Amino acid sequence: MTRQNPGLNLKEFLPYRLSIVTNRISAAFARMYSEKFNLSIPEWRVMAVLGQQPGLSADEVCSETEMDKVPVSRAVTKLLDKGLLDRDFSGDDRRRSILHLSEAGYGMYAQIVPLALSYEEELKAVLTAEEQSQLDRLLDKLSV
Amino acid sequence: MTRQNPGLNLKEFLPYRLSIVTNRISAAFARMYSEKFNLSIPEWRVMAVLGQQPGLSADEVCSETEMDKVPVSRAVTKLLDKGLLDRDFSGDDRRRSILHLSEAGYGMYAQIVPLALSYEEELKAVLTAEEQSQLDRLLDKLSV
DNA sequence: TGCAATTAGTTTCATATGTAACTATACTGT
DNA sequence: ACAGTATAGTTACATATGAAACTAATTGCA
Repeated sequence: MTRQNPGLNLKEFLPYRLSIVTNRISAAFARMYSEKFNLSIPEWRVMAVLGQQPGLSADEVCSETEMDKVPVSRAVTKLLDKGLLDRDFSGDDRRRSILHLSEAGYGMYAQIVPLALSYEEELKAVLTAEEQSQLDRLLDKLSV
Repeated sequence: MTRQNPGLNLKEFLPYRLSIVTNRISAAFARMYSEKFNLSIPEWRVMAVLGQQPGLSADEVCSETEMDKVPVSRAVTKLLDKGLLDRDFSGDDRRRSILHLSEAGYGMYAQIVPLALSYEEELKAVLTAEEQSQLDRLLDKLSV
């Protein structure tokens, strides 16, 4: 059958290109912390945000990370089991959790952070300084 | 406890920013074709690549799309069931499939492509022409 | 030739994920 | 005060996913 191609070139299609690049980058980084520290992606995300903003509730973790509340709840449960997290509940509102990395959790976090930063450096190393700031700007504009 | 923050600011961490932006964009586009055409993400990806490169084998679809062979196999099965795909097997190597969109599949593809392109235009509309070419260049460089 | 190794694709199984239902707590308006 | 609604978080269920095992066909080479 002869068909005129309606003209979607996947390799040039922005959502597709973004997802290929992003998936490669995320998967490579996830391999690092899952192999060395046995953390799932949601677990690492929860730790990452709590390392920076201690005392968030599960709900705040959701909005900070754009994760669904179910994976957050499950990641919190696992991290509590592993002793990487401490949980209190707010006196004001006893539904509301108050989450902190435990001593052990913070120790792990402090080991992962340099790996994360050096991985990021490695990525950025293919770009010039100007390209790096272009990338920042573009991601900001696309984040609306 | 007093802790010195080892300094991973998630909101500035490149893999994190990329994944937030990409996930939003992919999810919004996936909503379009899943609601209107009842396609899963892997199904759409298989159709998209076959619309452009008819006659690929399942294995070639894997490498083109960077998908695992299991989701590809399942997507192909579903698309065959739905009558959106035709499958032959190579005479040279009878393990090898030869995949084409069917008439119905091509019709659906031809409806989705304009949606995809207009969605892409909408995304790009927040960028100047120069920023658009910067983005192309940056994605290329990050794709190594 | 013929048998081991490779490859394309499918299936199985164990795990991950999201939607919807649920529990417990807190807020609102009368 | 209290009935109705909203919110934080968990659980149940149905579906999605990938690693590994499997089947069938092909290739390599002794």
